[in-house]
Amino acid sequence: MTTVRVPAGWPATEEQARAVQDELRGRMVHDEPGPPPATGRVTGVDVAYDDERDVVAAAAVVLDAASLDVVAEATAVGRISFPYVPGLLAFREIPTVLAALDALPCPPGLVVCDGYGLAHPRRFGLASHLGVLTGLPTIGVAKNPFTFAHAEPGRPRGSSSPLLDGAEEVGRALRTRDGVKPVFVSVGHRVALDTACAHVLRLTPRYRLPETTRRADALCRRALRETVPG
DNA sequence: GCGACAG
DNA sequence: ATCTTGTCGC
Repeated sequence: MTTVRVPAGWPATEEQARAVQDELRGRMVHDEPGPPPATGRVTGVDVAYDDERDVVAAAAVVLDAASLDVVAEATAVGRISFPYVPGLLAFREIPTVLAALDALPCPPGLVVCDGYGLAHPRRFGLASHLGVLTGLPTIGVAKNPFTFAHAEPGRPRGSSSPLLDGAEEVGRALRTRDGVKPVFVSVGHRVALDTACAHVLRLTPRYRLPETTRRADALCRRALRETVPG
């Protein structure tokens, strides 16, 4: 497991962080369909915190997209790089997530993030940010609504309703289990929304949350537990 | 001004 | 995110 410090020049204030988002937003690519579902590899990334000890642990878990078998995993720990501020989540998670991705022995393929991409107050959530910094195709899958309102999707798995900013669809509330609270899907970088939703459905054969998210969540929590002070 | 607010 | 026990249901 690798250890990371907060990068030099990392934003220290909310104002600086918003300026970074405004600058990087223009580098998002939204005219690619993205990797087809059930082919290649799909990687889940997630982070766990211990604010008391100022420690953050990140995990990246690579799955075979067809079988959903784990083919590789990596973790990293670091210092907390930013407070939690809604809309600025990326600044809290990204340094350690990048270290975990760098520690993987193979290319990650599509990266599935916890949170939002395009469906963000400044159109540049965690998934978009991670995509722009790595050049990888990314999507965001959030467990809770954030900026945009949505209608209740139909009851069956696969039903969805748009997250609308005026007439523009910036994401989708997607039902992954019959009658269970939907997840909130948005594109990050180099993936189309239809492709993103198709991946999420492939990644949820049994539970509400994608296998990528579940695996990464379990691994980063374990990494945090096993991180000894000092 | 007040409340709500990804993780 | 994290703090936390039992409990209802498949």
